[in-house]
Parts: sequence; structure tokens; C-alpha cells
Amino acid sequence: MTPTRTTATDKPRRATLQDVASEAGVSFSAVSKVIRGASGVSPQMRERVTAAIEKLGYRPHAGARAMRGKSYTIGVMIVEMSSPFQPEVVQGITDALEGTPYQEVLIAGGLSPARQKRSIEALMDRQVDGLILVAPWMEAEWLEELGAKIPTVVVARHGTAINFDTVVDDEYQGARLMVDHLVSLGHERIVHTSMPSGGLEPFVLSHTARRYGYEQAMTRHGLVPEIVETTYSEIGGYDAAVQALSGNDRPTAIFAGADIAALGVLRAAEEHGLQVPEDLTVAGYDNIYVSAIGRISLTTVDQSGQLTGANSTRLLLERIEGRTQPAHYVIAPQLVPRHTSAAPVHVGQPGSVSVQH
Amino acid sequence: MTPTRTTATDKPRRATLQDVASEAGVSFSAVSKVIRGASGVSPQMRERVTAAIEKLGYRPHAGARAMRGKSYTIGVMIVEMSSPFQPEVVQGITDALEGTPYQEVLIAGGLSPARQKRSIEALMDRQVDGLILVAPWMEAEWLEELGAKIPTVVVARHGTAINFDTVVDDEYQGARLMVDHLVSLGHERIVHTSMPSGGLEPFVLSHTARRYGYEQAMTRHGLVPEIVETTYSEIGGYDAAVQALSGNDRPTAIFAGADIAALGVLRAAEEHGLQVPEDLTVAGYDNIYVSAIGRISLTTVDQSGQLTGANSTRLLLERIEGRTQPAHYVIAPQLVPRHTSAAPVHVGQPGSVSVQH
DNA sequence: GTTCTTACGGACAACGTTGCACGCACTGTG
DNA sequence: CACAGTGCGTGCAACGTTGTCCGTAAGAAC
Repeated sequence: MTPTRTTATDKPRRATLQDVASEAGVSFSAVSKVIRGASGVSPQMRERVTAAIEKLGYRPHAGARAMRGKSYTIGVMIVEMSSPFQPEVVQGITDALEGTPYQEVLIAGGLSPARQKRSIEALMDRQVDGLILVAPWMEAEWLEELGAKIPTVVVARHGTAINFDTVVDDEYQGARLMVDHLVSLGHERIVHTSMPSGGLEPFVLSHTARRYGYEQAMTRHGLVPEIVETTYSEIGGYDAAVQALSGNDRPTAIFAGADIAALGVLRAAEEHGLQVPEDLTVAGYDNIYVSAIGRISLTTVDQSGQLTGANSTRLLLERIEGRTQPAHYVIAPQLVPRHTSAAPVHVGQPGSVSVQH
Repeated sequence: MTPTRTTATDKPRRATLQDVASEAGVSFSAVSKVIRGASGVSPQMRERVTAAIEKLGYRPHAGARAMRGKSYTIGVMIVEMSSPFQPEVVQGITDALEGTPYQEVLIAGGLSPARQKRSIEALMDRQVDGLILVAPWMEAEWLEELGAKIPTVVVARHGTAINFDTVVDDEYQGARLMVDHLVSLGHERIVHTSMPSGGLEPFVLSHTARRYGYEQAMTRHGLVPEIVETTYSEIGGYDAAVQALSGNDRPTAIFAGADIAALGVLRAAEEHGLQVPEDLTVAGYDNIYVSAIGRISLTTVDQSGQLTGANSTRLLLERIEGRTQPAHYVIAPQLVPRHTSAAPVHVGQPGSVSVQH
């Protein structure tokens, strides 16, 4: 009576190294060698072991591996999935990891630094080999401490770091591209909608970088920056537009810091009886899915989430392999002109304000 | 010379049970007891251990735990994050797990059954305690086999199963609600856009259930179902609408199987010079974010992703606790009437077709 | 004062890997 | 023909937990 490892009532147990070894008639160390691709294995043995693995459908136990070093798991924290950019970054990561032994797992950190920190710790508890954090909200100092413990890449935070790598789109330049576009059309009063910076300077999030880029570009053109601070949401954009359009001396263009806010601006324009782009030019940033469709056709700035994800992955794998010098990768944004931007109608010209219905 | 476990060059090691035990001056078994809440622990010891845990910032090693049973990790597979519904389900899961010892991890399975299967296997390799699969595409048989191995809840697949639980919105009823709404407005020629079923009957995905519901409701009203098969995308909706609007005898309403397709229908209507809702009623299904905003204001059907996620979690935890009888939970959808649906203009009445510009 | 019970704390054997140390046949060399 | 070198396979000690088993001491009952 040798002790059996399963009873009649048990579910079929997952095959282990030992099972494969018995099947192939070799020691379990030998099987381990084959799997790890270590040296000291004859071709015949490799073949027999491979056949046994195949036959039993053996798959390594990540938990057991994690106890001896690597889990072959990459932890990715995103803030919210409903953002259009972040899923695209994830797609880039997934594609980049295809064919490597690593697998990414995601965790949605939510809209507070405390919760995001807890999510990251949950990933660390699960012995991920490295972290990619997409637009995390916490202080740079906390991230530095984290980076000292585990290979980390931070996406979409501007500024240089010591203990981790960063990948950002050049949002300063993206905002400049848009301002240049609007100025080249003849606009001079261009309002920008932003949101509170969150006090993370100098390691700022996207919206602050966009704001700075806007301010610099306006100043360079000899124009006066005008900023309305609300939130990046449809309602936020609506409120900002209502505020900007309230006085007598209206701007001819509103450059929303995010497409989603630009949608709110469009609604406000409609309610004010302003034709877009005849009476008001509207622009956004992000190139979200709906911006492209016919009924919206929003002029915006595109940043490739795919590229961002791919480069983050590359940097992280380098760090896991041992690089300790920080790396910072910047991706160039692209202007996407569509149908919500045009030359302004001359001020005071009749018909520039038309109320419908 | 006792052997030290860190060298000068090492990163600070993560605290283990043993470290906590030394700190508190007790055996590591005792610490384990405290953590597990096992009996046979004096209040004083509990206190000392708790203090030591606090001081060292000890956190259990999930990999080590997984080797002895549970990993306290729930694996969630979603097909694509850019869908509006699936992130909401995830949010529901996250909220439901708050306060439990479990943590969910996500994996984006992608748009092919093969890749989805690989993703699920990657989660199994990581010893998750249970699985929630959101709208998986593979055959029911494969899922039955999976459910025999690990507690599993499948979201958004209609039909009953033996080895796993399901949570679905009643999309048959949702489609019926919409047809009833349109009929009550006076519509008789209502075209439905769908996509190929994928041959998963009888365990069908959402779009097939919506189609069946539409067909049943139309028949019950004594009307003839008319279906155009394309894809659930803006382009797909556009193509379907172009096809439906091509003949002389136009429908008065198009009920797209998904909001995203309805956006394409709106674009096609605009290009055909049709006013919505005066000349054409358009409806969708899903209640995605953009459907609510002013410029779109799409009549649609809402299914609560939040509730879906919460109930999936509840069922999964029950299964992990030992339930083996399958459970199937159905959530009621809600009609959301907005501004793209109205009574049809009488057929042949002048002005029912107006070309702009 | 003896025995029985109970409460508490510690020892220890898994769990499935990795990777090093070891041993045993063969080689080729002097 | 002895002997080092090499290629190949095995043995084994971790890794950080869980949960069972066991020993001891204090308190209760007689």
C-alpha cells in the first residue's frame, strides 16, 4: 500500500515535477533542468521528459517558483479602465510580453492614492518580478522607495527619477502643437481647460504638463494664457465652457485638456447657440474612440498608448535583467486635425452669434 | 558567527513569520496562529505579535500561502477593457471584495478563444482560488471542464451550466423592452443590427440573446423581424444602417444591438440627410458613457455592470466556501429613453425625407 | 495530594520548485 | 594502465507558509 496522493473523491490533481519524473523514469531534478534549459542534459532525456510534460499537461506552479526567486509575473497597475488611454497601454504591454516567459496581471487602483498604494502592495504580496504603474497619483518619494525594492516603470508622470524608469508622452510638446495649430488658423483668444495640479510637482501628471505646454506656447506667440480649472469629465468641460463663454468678450477657441472634457464644451456651445467650428473652435487631447466618429470629429492630439506600453515593457525587462541606472523614455505626440477647428469669424461680424430654435 | 540572511549589498529583505517571531520573542508557529486567528493564543501574546507585525510591516507571502492551500487571489478575465460594460463589472467585483481577505487580479484575454484560454491557464498557474470570466468566447464544454477544476463564475453567457455559476443580464427581456417602447411610439418597421452568433448555442453570448429577444417581441406584436448582420462597432453600425436605408421602403426605426453600433447608425442617418428622431428613430443597447452626453442622447437599455460584478463575486465566494450546486443569477435590464426615439412621421407625408445643405 | 481537564505555546512535516554539490561512467592523455 | 577531465544524472537543502501533533503548566475536581 503505497500512499496515494489523490482519493476517489478528489478532483484530478495538477501534475508536478515529480509526476513528470515518474512518467519519464528520471529524477525530478532532471525534469527541472530540462524546464529551466540548464546544461547537463542529454538529447534523449530531453526528449523523454518533453514527451512526459506534454502527456501530463504539466505546467509550473508559479507560487512554488516565486518561493525560489522569480514568479515570471509582471504587475500592472492602472488607475481606471474607463480611461481610453490606459487600456491601450495595457495592450502594448501584452503584445510586448508575448513570447517571453512573463505574464502580466492587472489591478485597477482606483481614484485615490491610498487605494492605489494598497493595490501595489497587493501586487508585491503576490511576488511580481516587476511593476508598471500607469499614471499613479502618489508622491514621488513613495515611488522612489518602491523602486528601491522592486524593478519599476512609471508611465505618464513627467520628471526624472532615480530608482525607477519613466515613459511619458511629451505632453508639453503636444499642447504646443495644438496651440500652434490654433494660432496658425488665426485664433488669438484661446482658453484652456485644466484641472488642479494635485501638488505633485515637479513630478507632474499629464494635465499639468499639458497646461504648462499651453502656457509656454501662448506666451511664445505673445498671447495671454487663460485657464479655467474644472475636472476632466464631460460635466467639467461643460462647466468650463459655460464659464469661458459667459462674458461679452468671448474666446474664439477652447482647447480642452482632454477629449472627454471637449465633449462637454461641444454641448455647452450647442446650448449657447454657437456653431462649431464657425462660431467656436473646439479642440481636445487624447484622441479617444468617440472623437474619431463622424458626429463628433474632434480636433485633438494623439499619443500612442501602444508604443507607451511596448517601451515600458522593454525598460522593465531590462531592469529585471539587472540594469540599475534609471532610464527615461519620451514619446512624441501627434496633432490630429478634424472638423471642430477652423479659422475664426471676424469679431463683431454679424451672424457670428446665431441662436437656434 | 550566526549566518546572516542579508548582506551589506542586499536590498532590505521582506519580513517573514520568522522575523516577526524573533521580534516578539515567540515561535513562528505562534505568529502563524495569530495571523490565522486560530485558537490557543493568549491575549498577551496576540498583542505582542500584533505589535511586532506592525513594527516590521510584515505581509504574508502569497506564493508560500498558495503552496499550502489558498492564495487569496481571485482571477478575473475580461475580453477587452475598451468595452464600457466590462470595466464596470470589474468595479463591482473590486467593491464586493473590499473587506474580504481576497484580492482580484485581472487579465485581458483578447479577441480570440485561443488567447483567452491561455490567459485563463496563466491565472490557474498563479493558483487563484477562483475565476470570474466576463463574456468568454470558448465552447461551453471547455468551461465545464474548467469548472470541475476550480470555482468558476461566468458572466454574460446565457444558458445553464453544471460545473460553474452564471450571472447574466436578461437580454431577451432588454430587447423586448426596447421593441415594446418603439412599438408603443407607433413604429412598425424596426430593423435590428446584430452580429454573427459565433455558433456557441445554446450557451449564447449577449448579442445572440438580444437578437432572439428582438425576434420574439416583434413576432408577438405581429411584426416582421428584419435583421442586418455586421459587427458591434461604429463602422459596423454605419454599414448596417446604409444597407437598411438603401431601398425605397425605409424602416422608421433602427434598433442597434449595441450603443457603439448605434453611433454609426447616427452617422449614416446624418449622411442620408435624415433628422433623428424626426425622420428616423435610433436606439442602442448598453448605455455606454457617451450615450448619455448631450450631443448624442441615445435611447438605450442599461444593464448594471456594478450589480453583475457584485453578484458574481458573491456566487464565487460561496463556491470557494464549498457550494457545489450550480447557481444562475439573472439581472433585470432597464429601458433608458432619451432623445433619439420618437413617434414616426406618417409614411408618405411630405417632409419625411429632408436633405440638408 | 492526586488525577483529569483545559489552555497555551512550540516542533515539525509538508507544499513544488531551483540550483548547487556530488558521483559515476566514459573519454583522451601521459 | 593509471589518472585527470568532462558530460550527464541524482540528491538535497532551502524558500515561507499552514495546520496537526505534542508537551507542559495551571486550574478544577475529588
